[in-house]
Amino acid sequence: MPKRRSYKLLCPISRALDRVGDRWTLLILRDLLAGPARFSELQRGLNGIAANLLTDRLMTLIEDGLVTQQESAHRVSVYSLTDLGEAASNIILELALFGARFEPVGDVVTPGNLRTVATTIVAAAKRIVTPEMNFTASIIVDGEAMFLTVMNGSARMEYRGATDADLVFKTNYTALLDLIEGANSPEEFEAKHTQLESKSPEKAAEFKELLSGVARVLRS
Amino acid sequence: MPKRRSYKLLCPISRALDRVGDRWTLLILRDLLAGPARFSELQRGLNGIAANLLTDRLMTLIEDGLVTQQESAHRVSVYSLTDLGEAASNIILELALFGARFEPVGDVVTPGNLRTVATTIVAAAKRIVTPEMNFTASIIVDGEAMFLTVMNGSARMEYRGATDADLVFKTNYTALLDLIEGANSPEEFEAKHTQLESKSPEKAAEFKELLSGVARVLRS
DNA sequence: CGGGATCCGTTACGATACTG
DNA sequence: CAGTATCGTAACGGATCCCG
Repeated sequence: MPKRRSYKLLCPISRALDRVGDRWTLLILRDLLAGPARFSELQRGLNGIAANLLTDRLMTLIEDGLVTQQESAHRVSVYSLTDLGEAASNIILELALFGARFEPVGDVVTPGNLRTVATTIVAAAKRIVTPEMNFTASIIVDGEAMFLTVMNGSARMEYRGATDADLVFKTNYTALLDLIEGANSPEEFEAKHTQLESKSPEKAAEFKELLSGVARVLRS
Repeated sequence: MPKRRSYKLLCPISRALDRVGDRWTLLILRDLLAGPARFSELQRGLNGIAANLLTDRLMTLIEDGLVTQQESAHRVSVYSLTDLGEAASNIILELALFGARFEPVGDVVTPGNLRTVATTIVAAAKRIVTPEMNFTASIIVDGEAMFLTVMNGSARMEYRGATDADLVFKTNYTALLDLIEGANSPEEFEAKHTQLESKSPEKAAEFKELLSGVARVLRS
């Protein structure tokens, strides 16, 4: 049972940080934004977090009502965001936009799974989707599948496969990160590392537009 | 010289947290959003922060280019946000909106100055200002003065007095916090704790509209 | 007195090892 | 696989001192 440290200030910003201000907490929420996850999956994505800290943070998040734990078959726990936890997504989004202003340093490691980049993409996408855009995309990166839904001016990403998407987009992880981080222009990215299949040219065009918009947002 | 702890993850969200994720850092930025401040002023507002931690955080923020330190007369240092530091305001705003979802706990202390409530008000105000609103307000709370500028669909708050405002609004701290925290309805607040002087009834009406809008946003 | 620096006890973090 | 237990290290937090 983790002991609580609080700023004890009568101020909503302090209250928010009392819930999500601890080290790793916002990164855990970030990864859960891409859909429910198991303990080991979170640990892999958060490259380097100690198991006891992850336990600590998850318990606190559950206590505060941001996360729920479901025991599924074979005694495996699955953690997912509550509505309250989802409400933290705007914080994550602003952190992504702010962090994009800084150069990546050399001494970094690529995350252990796609959750972080999924959340970053959808965060940026939310800024530029128009009500006219309407498609679903199956994004497959080195075998990992994500499912993107764009409709009614909103964008949502889930960490799962799908067979009924409007289009299938295949690429590899480093190329996708380069796009996010700005090492590749959207055109270079598209030309070199992309495999896009769609029955509808219009939806393919919408998807490309979204992707270059994402890159633009993350560089502004 | 503080040693740096980094998540070392190739992800903009992690990079953001490497800059502003340490304890107290976002609260320092929050207070600086209300205008330049001296060391002791920050320490008073951040009720309870140790001097060495404040030094630590300020030095790191300066290193990262979010804050500048100006030596003014009599060797007093004044800290202010750079443009990059200002860019963190959206993060603060979202934290305020998220934190407003939680009940204030009993064991809290009121901040040592008005900076935190100033930032919270303007954060909420940004969400609801319309391009038609246009006024400046001198807000005086228990002797402390803030200056609010609303124009072109934006809202800005400075922590200073002014003589040329369109209207002068006087109240007391606890009543203002009650409004923010939801203990008072806007109507109760206005009836009981307010003193509003303005030569222009239209601008006074705009101000009241803004204030009740702020309360609404913080409760949504 | 304001702006720190130094010291030191306490708490949290982080790595590894271990258990059901 | 999903955590617990242990333990060294680093950060926090309170106090005191220092210097202009």
